[in-house]
Amino acid sequence: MKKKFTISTEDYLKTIYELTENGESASTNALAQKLKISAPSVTGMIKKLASAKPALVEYQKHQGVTLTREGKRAALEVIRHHRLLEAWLVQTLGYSWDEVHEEAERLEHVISEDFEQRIAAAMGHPTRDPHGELIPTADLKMPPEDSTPLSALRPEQSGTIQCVKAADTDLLRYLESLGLIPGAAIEVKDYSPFDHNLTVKVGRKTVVLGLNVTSKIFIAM
Amino acid sequence: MKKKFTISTEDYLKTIYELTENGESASTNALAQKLKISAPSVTGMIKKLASAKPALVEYQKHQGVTLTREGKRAALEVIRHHRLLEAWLVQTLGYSWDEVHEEAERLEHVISEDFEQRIAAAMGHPTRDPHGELIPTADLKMPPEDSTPLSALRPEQSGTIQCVKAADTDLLRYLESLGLIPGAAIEVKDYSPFDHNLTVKVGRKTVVLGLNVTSKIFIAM
DNA sequence: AACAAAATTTAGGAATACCTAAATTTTATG
DNA sequence: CATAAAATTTAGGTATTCCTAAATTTTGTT
Ligand SMILES: [Mn+2]
Ligand SMILES: [Mn+2]
Ligand SMILES: [Mn+2]
Ligand SMILES: [Mn+2]
Repeated sequence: MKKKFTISTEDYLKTIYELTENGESASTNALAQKLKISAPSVTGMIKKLASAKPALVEYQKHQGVTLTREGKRAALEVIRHHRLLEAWLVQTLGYSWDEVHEEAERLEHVISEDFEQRIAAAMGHPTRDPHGELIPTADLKMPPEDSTPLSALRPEQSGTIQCVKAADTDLLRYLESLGLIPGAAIEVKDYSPFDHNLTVKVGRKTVVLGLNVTSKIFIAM
Repeated sequence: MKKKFTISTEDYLKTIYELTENGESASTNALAQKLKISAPSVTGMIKKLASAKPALVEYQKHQGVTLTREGKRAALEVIRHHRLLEAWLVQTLGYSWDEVHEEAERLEHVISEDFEQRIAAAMGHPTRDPHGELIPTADLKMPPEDSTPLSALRPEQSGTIQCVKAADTDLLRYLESLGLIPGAAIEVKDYSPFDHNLTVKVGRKTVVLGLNVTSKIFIAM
């Protein structure tokens, strides 16, 4: 029953899931950029994924790809591994939230289902990773997420940071230094319509954040 | 400074180390058998390892291989990873000694030096893995081992089990059921010269062990 | 020493997953 | 709507690492 995929295949499926999850289309170029692989290589690979038996993606030339049932299953399996590993690295080995991504990126492909179960149980079956992102359940369903990007908030709106969708070490360290971490209460004070800057109060501090930052922070209200 | 090797390369170097460590020669066939790869594939690979810059093995046709300084370093790095991981899996995730090998076999190739240091520190820098095998030090020296194979002992000799050199799940479970684990005190009661069977007292039990078993158990006296 | 068996290497090939350069298709714009 | 720009695919390769079949070399035995 359990299919074994290559590391490449798993990274493609995971990336396709993450692109389409956010509403973006999983185009050749988008995949090439996220995976740091040339566009022609991506075309070749998605053809292979599309003609696998069973097919892992649906593909029509020049139209990008979507995951099939099988492809989505495989993607969620890898994402579950990744996020459980991140949580585990933070909780048991003292990694900080900006250090875990790279390590999990490699480990996610080699741990057994037994390992997955053991770390999940050891942590009491957490539902979110250190960045606040939802961990797919053991039966590979992604729980519903109800948060709003900070970039969509306007003055006088407030809430709590639910998750930060970023892997970049420097950005994560910067956000942490400002107290912009999951659980933090924030309130929008001002909005500049032309540059999309938001003035945000977090704790005692007030900071001005550009769209590059506000689009990656998700708020529960 | 740090070189990155492929998983295949690391498994070859580790296997060559383990064969030569025990005095056996790392012949094409021995490698093929241990790695479960065909003999022609092994010939091809050792040629590549020999012509790498810097060379990882010394190779003369029909004579097998030995590790160069560089090759030995790389082998010890992988072995350190493997044995630290085995210890970590047992101590923090409740794996038993017969379950850890497979998992460590895959993880050993993907963990960072940071991960290695963190688990070593978390365990208080252990010197032996769950099978009693020595863990190479952080500066990649293999500590000296002073144990004797049980197969070399004769009646009235006794000692303590230092390590069990085996990866086979069934054998390890069998040995554990007999109390033949590191730290156990044993005494040789009888020897059958023709079949090399040893009658050994361990705890309250007395068991007869063949060469297949006694050659894998190492005793400190 | 000659021959058979065993070990090893050579030859030829396959699968995976990348790449660059060039051609094609889609899309955006004046 | 024609054409330039952008996106995508096709064509042709490379690097790894594995395979089987056949040839060669070494080893062991009369
Ligand atoms: Mn990955
Ligand atoms: Mn994360
Ligand atoms: Mn391995
Ligand atoms: Mn071990």
